[in-house]
Amino acid sequence: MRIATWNVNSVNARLETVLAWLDEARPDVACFQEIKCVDEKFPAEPFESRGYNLVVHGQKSYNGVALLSKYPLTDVRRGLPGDDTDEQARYLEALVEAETPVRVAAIYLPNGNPVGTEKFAYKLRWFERLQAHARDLLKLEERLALCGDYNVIPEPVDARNPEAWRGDALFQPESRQAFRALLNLGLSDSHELGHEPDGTYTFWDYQAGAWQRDHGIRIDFALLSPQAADAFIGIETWRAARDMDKPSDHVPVVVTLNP
DNA sequence: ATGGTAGACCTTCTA
Repeated sequence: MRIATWNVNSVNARLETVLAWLDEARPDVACFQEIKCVDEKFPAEPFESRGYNLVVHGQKSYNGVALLSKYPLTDVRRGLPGDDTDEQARYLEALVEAETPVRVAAIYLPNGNPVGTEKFAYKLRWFERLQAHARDLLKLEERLALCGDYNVIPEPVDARNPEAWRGDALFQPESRQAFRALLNLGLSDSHELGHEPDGTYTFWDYQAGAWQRDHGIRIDFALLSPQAADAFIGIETWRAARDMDKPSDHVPVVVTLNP
């Protein structure tokens, strides 16, 4: 059972790149973030013809998340509980009906820049809602994978140049504490379970030659419940995807659980 | 040096 997470930065602009990677990696489940389109404009056909079931939670121009699965998807939840006025499409959850079912969420946490504005306050409120919902999900005591772009650099080791991120919302103490509090509910970062080396990054900015200089950060994670962590086999961070034609600024992360 | 790029979409916002 292989579960991928990838911020694709527009599924329509990136369609050929996304399909090329999907045909190579062939995950059973994929979580996409930043599809940047409404549900009706999601290019469903090429994914369905590859055998994927599809649920989409889209939005015009910005954000948007999707779940693909070779297994049936049930118990779908669109949007994060806790604020009925929140119109940003950043959370999608479903139960993957595999041999052993696993609940999977596609998460696109707010960026939060610039610090000191409503955007940063929204990020922290969103984090609190995610923590409350994760607490509820963990009570189910089932396999759970909370996958996505968390827009947080957890530790200095997760950035090539931590100094450059000192004033950024992704590296604020409040952001890092909120992420740590989420883990402390009892979730495991699959990066740690897999003992990936330092310098394993998942994002390089398009600007200023960040990729060429390897000025990356690790901000895309698959967080696992105890039941999922017990089934953990491995993690692959697809660094090579950053060198594809028309790359996303993020690369896919794939977690393997035993069947 | 406050630069640089990418996407949606229409002039500027988001990242």
